[in-house]
Amino acid sequence: MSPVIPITPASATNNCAPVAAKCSLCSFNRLCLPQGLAEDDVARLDQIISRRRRVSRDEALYQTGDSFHSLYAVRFGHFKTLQVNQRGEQTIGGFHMAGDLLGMEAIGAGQHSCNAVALEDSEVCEIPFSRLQELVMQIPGLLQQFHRTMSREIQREQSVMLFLSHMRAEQRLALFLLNLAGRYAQRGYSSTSFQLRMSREDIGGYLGLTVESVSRQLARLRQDGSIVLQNRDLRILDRSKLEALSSGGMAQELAVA
Amino acid sequence: MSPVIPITPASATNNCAPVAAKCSLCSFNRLCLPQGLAEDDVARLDQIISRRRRVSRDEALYQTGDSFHSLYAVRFGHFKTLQVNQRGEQTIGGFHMAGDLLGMEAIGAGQHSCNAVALEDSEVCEIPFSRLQELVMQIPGLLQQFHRTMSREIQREQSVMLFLSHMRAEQRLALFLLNLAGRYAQRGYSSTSFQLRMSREDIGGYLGLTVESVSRQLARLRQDGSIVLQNRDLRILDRSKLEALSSGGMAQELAVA
DNA sequence: CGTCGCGTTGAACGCTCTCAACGTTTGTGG
DNA sequence: CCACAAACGTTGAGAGCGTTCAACGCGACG
Repeated sequence: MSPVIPITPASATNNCAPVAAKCSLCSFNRLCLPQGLAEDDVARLDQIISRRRRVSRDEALYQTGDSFHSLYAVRFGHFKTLQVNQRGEQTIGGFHMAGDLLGMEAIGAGQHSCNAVALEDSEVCEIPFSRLQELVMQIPGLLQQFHRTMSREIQREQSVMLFLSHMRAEQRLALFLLNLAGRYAQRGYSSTSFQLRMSREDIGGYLGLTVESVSRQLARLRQDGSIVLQNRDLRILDRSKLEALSSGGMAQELAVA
Repeated sequence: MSPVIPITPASATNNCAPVAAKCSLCSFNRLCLPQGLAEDDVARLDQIISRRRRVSRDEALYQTGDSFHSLYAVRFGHFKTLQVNQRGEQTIGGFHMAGDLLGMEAIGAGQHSCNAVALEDSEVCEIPFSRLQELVMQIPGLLQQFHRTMSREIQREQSVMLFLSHMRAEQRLALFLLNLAGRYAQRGYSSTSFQLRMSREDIGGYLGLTVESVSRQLARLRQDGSIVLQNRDLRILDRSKLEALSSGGMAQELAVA
């Protein structure tokens, strides 16, 4: 299955151009803040979005220590969020795609506690937080949606903690691929065939593994016929096998028992 | 240093008694939702808190799958939040003490995605979420404080992901103890001498280690004179040594270089 | 053609887990 | 008050998994 709506080139917009993004026209609005809002409320949300901002590959949308003033909704493209420790190792907090909201971790401290870096040329909608906060006080549905979004981010991170704690490398990889597949499905893309936008090193940083381990585990998945993978082009051949692996083979054992 | 205010026995209140908790009288209000609010706004917050609720040791405040209707502010005592996987292993998402807010992970899905269990006899203030949502639309400071609280939870979980990804067992333990110490300091308790309210197994579940590893690492910290530990009574003897360990000994190496 | 970034593969090491035994503390019922 | 059991915590020995270190292949790019 191909994208429901082809991605607009937006070639006419400069970097950081003060062009208002139109939520109402955005194909991902049902995954984003406007979800469930009435038409005119969406229009009011449109108005506070100061601008779109282009972020080219490997460029940082924001960095640790930057003072916080805006949230960012991914319009197209992909991002990673990461923290760097003393040794220079990157812990990837997550990978983010169209409709995802970035920057929520910074509200509490008033400054960002991680870096958000584009994995490819991407574009975001900049949402000034002070204006958003005014608006949510006037639009109950928006308030609700914003809270749901933050809550889901908390839950997402909890699920990351889950595999970082107790899962084998093989499970982590299987779960990672299934997670990506599900998110592409939500967005109307193919859930069986897509490109990995991040490097093996990024995957390792996310899963708590080294590049070598990632590479080896992917090789195993390839060998047992679960996936086809050439460079970054992935095709999932046997979803159920991945699901079995992701639950640590317990599904099989339980089925036998 | 001892508690700023002795904990009230609350012996007159039954379990789940519909007694209004008074935020204005609570010694932890500056760590909780009322932070920064005007006096009369605190009073309005007081009014929506339907009741205090007693939770005895090992009892669940809520469980995975329970439908979401309230947040809970810890009044006194300690809680752990945990997820259980197929193998029955517990991944502890965090330990929570007075002033901490529980249940935020459930807003998005409308049902809880983890269990909250009391580590000792504890008490929480129940905050019906629908009423809170009404109130934050009337009190900007409360809205702001609520958002800060959710944001800090996101940030806290990111820092957990950090040590689950790349840290050695020794670093995790050191960081864990320092974190606890800091939180007790915030609450006016001693930061050098306190009780571990959770079992070694719980610590392991939080740090992504087995009980045996936790026990061994604690033994090492004892041997090198960083801490004194008898059963669950902890005394931190050498904070700077713990700090050096928590940064993976990099602090020393960098100092030498 | 040479370099650089990225990914893969191999071999050996080491940290943590697993399995097992034992000691200690706590709680319970006689 | 003691006996006993159960839960909790500690310690030891060995194995396994992922890491570390190293080499190599491949494609992009100048």
